[in-house]
Amino acid sequence: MASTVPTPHLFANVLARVHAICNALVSEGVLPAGIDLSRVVVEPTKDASHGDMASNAAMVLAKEAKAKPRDLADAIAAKLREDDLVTSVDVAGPGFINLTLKSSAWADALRAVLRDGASYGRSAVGAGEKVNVEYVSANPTGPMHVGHCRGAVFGDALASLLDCAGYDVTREYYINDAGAQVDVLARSAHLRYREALGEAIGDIPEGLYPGDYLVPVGQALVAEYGAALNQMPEDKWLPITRAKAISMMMEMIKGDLAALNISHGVFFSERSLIAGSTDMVGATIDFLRAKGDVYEGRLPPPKGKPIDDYEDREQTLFRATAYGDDVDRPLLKSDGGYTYFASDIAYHKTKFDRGFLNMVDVWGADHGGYIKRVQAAIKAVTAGKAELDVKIVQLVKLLRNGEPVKMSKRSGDFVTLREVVDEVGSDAVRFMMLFRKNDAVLDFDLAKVIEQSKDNPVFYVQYGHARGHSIFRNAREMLADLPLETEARIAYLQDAVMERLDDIAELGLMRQLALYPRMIESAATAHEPHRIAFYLYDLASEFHALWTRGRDMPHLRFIITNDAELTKARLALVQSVVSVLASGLAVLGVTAPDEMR
RNA sequence: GCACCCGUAGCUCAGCUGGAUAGAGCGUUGCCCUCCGAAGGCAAAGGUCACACGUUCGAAUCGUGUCGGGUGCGCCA
Repeated sequence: MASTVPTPHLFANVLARVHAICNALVSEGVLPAGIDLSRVVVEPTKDASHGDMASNAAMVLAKEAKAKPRDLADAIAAKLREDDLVTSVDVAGPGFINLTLKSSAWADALRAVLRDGASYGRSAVGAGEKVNVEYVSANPTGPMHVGHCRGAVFGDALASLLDCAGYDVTREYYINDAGAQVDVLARSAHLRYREALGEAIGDIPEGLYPGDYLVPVGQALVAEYGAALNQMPEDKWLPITRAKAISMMMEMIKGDLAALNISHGVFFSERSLIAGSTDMVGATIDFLRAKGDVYEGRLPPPKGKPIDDYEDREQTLFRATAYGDDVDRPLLKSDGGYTYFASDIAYHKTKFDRGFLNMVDVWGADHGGYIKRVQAAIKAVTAGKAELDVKIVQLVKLLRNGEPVKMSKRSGDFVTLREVVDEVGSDAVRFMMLFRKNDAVLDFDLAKVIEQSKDNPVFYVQYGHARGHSIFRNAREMLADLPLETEARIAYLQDAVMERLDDIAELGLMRQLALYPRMIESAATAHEPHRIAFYLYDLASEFHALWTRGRDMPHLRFIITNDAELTKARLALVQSVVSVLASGLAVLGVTAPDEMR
């Protein structure tokens, strides 16, 4: 990916100037030395009558400076007025410093969008820090269903977003290939194996996976082993069948993910934790025991739902309560095997050992109760050096024209991810999954997301991009040498006289474009990719509105046949919109088409 | 019983880590659009931000409590 050194964007630039002024005030003795500037922000104003940007500097510094906010604001404003970027500075309300920028500042900002092209918006806030984003991690026991796809899309977009913000991102998938259910998978596959050998297997017994996606596994086992597996006792054929089934299921899952343009860099096998030369789970428990975080003890029975076969016994516990969890958690099952949690501690320890101090896990809503214990474990196992943010994605309600979609008969009980992607396309799935906060339940209407109308956000944003290209195509009737290829067109438009753009709607659009790098940074640090989706919707909305104004007011059209200079400036603006839409859609993993069909 | 998430316009939801008069889409109502650049435009109505205290210059946002909805609660993963 192209990553030229990002130039400080407009908001960061102004913030830096406010910081510099504060430091100057420190040396003048107006502000105390060592004052904390971290809460000072420069943000866009909500109301245009307040100017272009506002800073809260005076209000957040007043207390520590033992000054009145308004007085401090006046002092900062006086220095800001000398700045070559601003045309006017006002102090308003409780101590807001409102500034209006010179038109040249906006023109420069627009030139920056064009100059940086695809890398506009890329940021250095991540400073190359390694971050591990673990997502999907569906059990390798069948195809992916719709329930998986929100977490998959969310995790993938978050990873792209973090990459865009300058982090060194690893996309990881944890394969749960060590539990009892992969043994069930193995037995189910073995049944299909016998079927492939010609045996009549009848109905699939209760407790085994009935899905016909295991038929090819049975056939593959026959192709590879002939009838040999039938001569073996279960403890011999099971590991063979299991390994084959898991690897074929993982190939299927990777195919499902590929349909959504998702690919992971690392697939980490749970089994590998115990199957290697060293038992890493045991080693991790020993490690915690040596720290005094493991003990033998009893737990009170859980309140709420009664457990029939509850057995009050002494067990091996992790002292999770010492790290913020509500109760201590068992590490060994009654059969002596490791609990899933024990493996998970070891797994997250490997992330730490691989150099990740920054981890993100994406889980489904039903795992919310698991967060505290894993965070507790990470604190214990990394001595508090690593941080884990767990993002919970809520349920998706699948609808068609407002009616709930019935479960599919095929592939078990669920609508598969593949069915949905095949019906509405990857773009619609991805955008709509991200057009909502991750922790809010989402309605996904199969009929509405492919509608070609203003009411469909996917279409609306993509059409914004396509409309830009439509304008370029039309403009060639007037500017025959306008290049069709993006890079060349950007170069062609680079010397446009941006100062000609002075309509209020044009300035509004420039403002919106200037906001993009700031959006990337804040969305990345908050781990909230949905903000990008909403930002793009707003940007497209303003762009469409400007286009529409040209219908009634011809002088506002992008193409003004008797004024090549103005046309070129407006095309530069259109190009900037197109660039940012393309860049933002790329972060979300949604295509940016040149025309709608 | 405990923990976590959620509660914002009639509906579906944003609200940029505490900022100024809380926004958008749908729906409703009223105009415009029927020739310019395809998949409409403009405007209006609509809110005790669940409720109550608290923190401070300032709260939808932070804290405590209450109410309402969801999720989860040794040995499944």
